[in-house]
Amino acid sequence: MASIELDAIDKRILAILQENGRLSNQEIAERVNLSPSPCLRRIRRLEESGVIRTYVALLDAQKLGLDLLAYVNVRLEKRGPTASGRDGVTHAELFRAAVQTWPEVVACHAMTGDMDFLLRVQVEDMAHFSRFVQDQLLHHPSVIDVKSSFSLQTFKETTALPIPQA
Amino acid sequence: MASIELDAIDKRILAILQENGRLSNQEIAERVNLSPSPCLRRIRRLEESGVIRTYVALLDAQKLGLDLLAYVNVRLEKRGPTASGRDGVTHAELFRAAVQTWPEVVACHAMTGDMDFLLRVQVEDMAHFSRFVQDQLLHHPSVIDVKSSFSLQTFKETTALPIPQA
DNA sequence: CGTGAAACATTAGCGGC
DNA sequence: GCCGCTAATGTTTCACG
Repeated sequence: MASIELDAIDKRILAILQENGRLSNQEIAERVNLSPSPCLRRIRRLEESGVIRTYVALLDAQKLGLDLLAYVNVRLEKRGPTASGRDGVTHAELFRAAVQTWPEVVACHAMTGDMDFLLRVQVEDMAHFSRFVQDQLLHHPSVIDVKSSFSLQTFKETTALPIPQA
Repeated sequence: MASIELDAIDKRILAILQENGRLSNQEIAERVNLSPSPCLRRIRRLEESGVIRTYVALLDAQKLGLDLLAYVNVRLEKRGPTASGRDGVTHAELFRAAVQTWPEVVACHAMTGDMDFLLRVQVEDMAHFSRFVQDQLLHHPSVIDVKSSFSLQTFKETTALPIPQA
């Protein structure tokens, strides 16, 4: 995971692209005072090295009717049989596999502290959330306990990472 | 915030674009069995109605040297002078304004529960995090208390929202 | 909704600093 | 090494059927 060498121009390109991923190469070249070809070569290099992971469209959750954002702390069983039939499969592995199949879970981290996982869950309303917790989360054999908090208002929400100066 | 009317094709277009925001209109048209022009008209309509908020490049935090992801719960002063000189400015408003200026804070929500705000903080390492908490967060006059948890591992992380079927 | 043509963007090869 | 020019190719976009 050795950090790729990035000069000042690379960083400006990254800063531009994480604000607007649809700018044409020409436009970007102009903004960083380069002609189109070296600019494109730099962008391709950033893509191939994986510094740029992907390009996406960001949708408006409210306009899609997704009015409820919850953060859910989950505690898991640590020992005992996993009911998977197979040995050597941990509860954590089972749970992580389940998470991948739940589209309403948009993020899942293993965390420090007394809860094991933190989930970010995006749903239409409290009825949907309640159903998700009952039918999916608590229904999962590895889950011991869940604690939910709800977003009242979002004041900042960006995919733009702070690019280190050094 | 009346949800725009979306038919099945619109939803397929959205699903495609939130996975890959750089596909050419031609490619998208092909995948939804439309010719390029009506497909482009639909995309423009989705952009203008705000369902598509923006297009961005997603960067790799680790390749940028951002190896520490923290979730920070913050509790604020609720009453008393804000030291802003102006009356009628709440502690919450002051804090929210400060958050906008901190690039390491990539998300900030007002939350239910006994903490007021949840921050997602992306930094290089624990030394940087420590400095951020001491010099920015705890230094802020409205902040009473902070509790931090750290991501040990990320199992899911997507900007793709679950598009409701109805 | 689809066709076609003009405008525009991307990209590979090559020469120069 | 990295930059910039040129020219061929591909894509977007819009007026019109």
